[in-house]
Amino acid sequence: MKKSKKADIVAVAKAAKVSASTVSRAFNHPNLVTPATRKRIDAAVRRTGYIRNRAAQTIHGIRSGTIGVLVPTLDHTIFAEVVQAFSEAVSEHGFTILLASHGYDLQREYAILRKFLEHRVDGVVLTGLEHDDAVFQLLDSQEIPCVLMWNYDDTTCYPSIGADNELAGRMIAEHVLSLGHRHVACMFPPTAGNDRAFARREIVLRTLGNAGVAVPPAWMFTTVYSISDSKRDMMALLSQRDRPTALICGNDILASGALYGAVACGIRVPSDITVVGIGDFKGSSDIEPPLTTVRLPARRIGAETARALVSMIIAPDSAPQTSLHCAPELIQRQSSDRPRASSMRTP
Amino acid sequence: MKKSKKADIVAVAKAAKVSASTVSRAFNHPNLVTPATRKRIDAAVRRTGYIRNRAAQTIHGIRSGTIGVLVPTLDHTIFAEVVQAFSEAVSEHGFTILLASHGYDLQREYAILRKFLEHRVDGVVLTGLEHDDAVFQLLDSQEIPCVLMWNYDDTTCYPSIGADNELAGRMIAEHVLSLGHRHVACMFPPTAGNDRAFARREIVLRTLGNAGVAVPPAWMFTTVYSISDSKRDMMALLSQRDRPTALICGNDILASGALYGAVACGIRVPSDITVVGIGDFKGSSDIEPPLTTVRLPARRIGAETARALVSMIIAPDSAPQTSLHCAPELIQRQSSDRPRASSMRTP
DNA sequence: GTATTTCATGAAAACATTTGCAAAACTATT
DNA sequence: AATAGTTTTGCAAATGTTTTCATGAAATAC
Repeated sequence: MKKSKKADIVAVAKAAKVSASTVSRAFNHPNLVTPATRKRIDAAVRRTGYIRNRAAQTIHGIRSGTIGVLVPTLDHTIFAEVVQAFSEAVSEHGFTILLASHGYDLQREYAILRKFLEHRVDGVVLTGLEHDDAVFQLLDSQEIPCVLMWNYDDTTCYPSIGADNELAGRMIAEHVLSLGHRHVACMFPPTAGNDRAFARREIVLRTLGNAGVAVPPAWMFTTVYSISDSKRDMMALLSQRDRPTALICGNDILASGALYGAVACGIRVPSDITVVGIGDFKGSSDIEPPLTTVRLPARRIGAETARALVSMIIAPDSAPQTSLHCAPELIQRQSSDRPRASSMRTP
Repeated sequence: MKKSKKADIVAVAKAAKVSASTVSRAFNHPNLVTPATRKRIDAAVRRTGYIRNRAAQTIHGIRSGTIGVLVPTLDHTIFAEVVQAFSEAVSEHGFTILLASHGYDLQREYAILRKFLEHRVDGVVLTGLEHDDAVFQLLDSQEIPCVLMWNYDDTTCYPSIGADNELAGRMIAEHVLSLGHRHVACMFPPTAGNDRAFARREIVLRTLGNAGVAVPPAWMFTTVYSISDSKRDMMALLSQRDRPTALICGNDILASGALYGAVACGIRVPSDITVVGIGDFKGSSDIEPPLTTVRLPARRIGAETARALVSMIIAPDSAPQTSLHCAPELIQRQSSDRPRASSMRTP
């Protein structure tokens, strides 16, 4: 029962009176070793408190069993959810995730990717489609499996698995239009380093524009991802002389804050104003009034990304992995309705 | 510019016309190598696309630069927030985190810890105080730095950094009592494998009991961590013939759902019923009405845990790290008030 | 009872790096 | 110009594992 220095494979071998090779085999090809010796080895392992050293395995070209996951931040519930689903799915195959966040800084993203590669991750997950060229070059040169998670776009050089954000934006804009709204405000997060938000905003404005609905600057908010800020901006919007009949928010967090802002101003949703979001986050279905939104299936995206990446890792020669569209879905709840005649004003 | 096979240190050495040792030194002890050769090596590194192999370093006893972080789940915003803060703080010191979740299954926790150790993490973070004995034994035998994050308790064998949950529970119960409530309902999450929730519930009931307030079984809900479920349970509570004047929820998610349930039933908060939570999650300050709660400082806990663990790793001989209490704080907002005379009934 | 096949095991090389030691190459001093 | 001192570099051993190949033992076939 000596554990003076940490036990290595030869310590185990000595304790079991076999060679190191046999111990190694007992782990990696148990069927190549006699049940009797296997038992002796098992006992020795327990006795010495031996724990295999993956670092030593990895330098033989054996997989490290780690996958690098790079997200902008975990503070947004939706990414936490994706990561959770992903992590659950890959851990079933024995992989552990190396997680890091870059805070929407594409330079940091590159640095983190390098660190991942130093750790010899078996695969990489990036969030979104937009990344520094250097990132893609690095990925190419290392020939490492990679999936772009969260967004879908079939023109990317690496498989992308996620929802089509343009579609999501169009869906929610069309919903608002179909209810008859012509006076529409928008609240979107800052778009620097965030292709998702950018795509959504563009398509929403375009869809509205195509229908002849222009969003005046005073009704166009750029609001950081935070309930407090969106509540504040909503209250500012509602205190304007002219009010829109509908507000389209870039995500459900902003929409939630807007709902609170409406309550705080004594404005009723949806009878006085329609509020919609994008995302269908946890809680969006239960907030009062329940939020009309477009569901981006986070758990499904995480799980599908896991499935795809794992198969790229363990069967690299099989059919090359392709992108997968996890379709967004309009979820119509009680926060949206037709505009009331009385609330129609000219801006 | 050959990259037929991935470049290793000797490929770089060859390209720079030096020995492998010199390349190694250029990385690890740059001052021991002439600026001129350093420059040649730099160029060779770039030319070959070399990326250092941490696995090979690690088997020399050099730190792996990874920290294992084990949480119950990332689906609860509060844990995501703690992990985010932790990850930011340790990455400044060059560490990357290995993240895994056990879903409140203490057996899985042990298995994951083993896997972390196979990867030769430099330190480990566990969530909460309660863990399988085997976990602590393993930690002991491997003599690996470890911090128990999230809860505080000065009697634990490893440093714990977090909030005192008993205190938080007592604070919120005392607040409700101090407002004059005598008819109190409770809604807590299931406590299996979750010492936080258990401690909170116990202390809340005890504090109420000491003040002569008993919670009847019909007002005692065990509700899974979900807005929908708590909304449902709240609506069930409010449809009972006898209604409490206050509801204490085990966390802010449950409290949020309860608030929505109240709105859905047309019951006003706080005039008809007081609702309070524990946690002060994102959004709790902006929900309508803003939620009275006890703040558990997640970001601070994450950052302090990082600080402590990093110092245990890079300076193991300095003063042994001790626990740190990140004190909870009563945040009084508008969801709590004195009971109205008219709403006082005998249960 | 011998020859052949199968099977379990061990020895040694390989993996990518670091490091102690010694040799070589410079500087400075006389 | 020779010596001593210092700095820079390379060689070789070491790290913990896997794997190829070889060896010897047991099992099967004749």
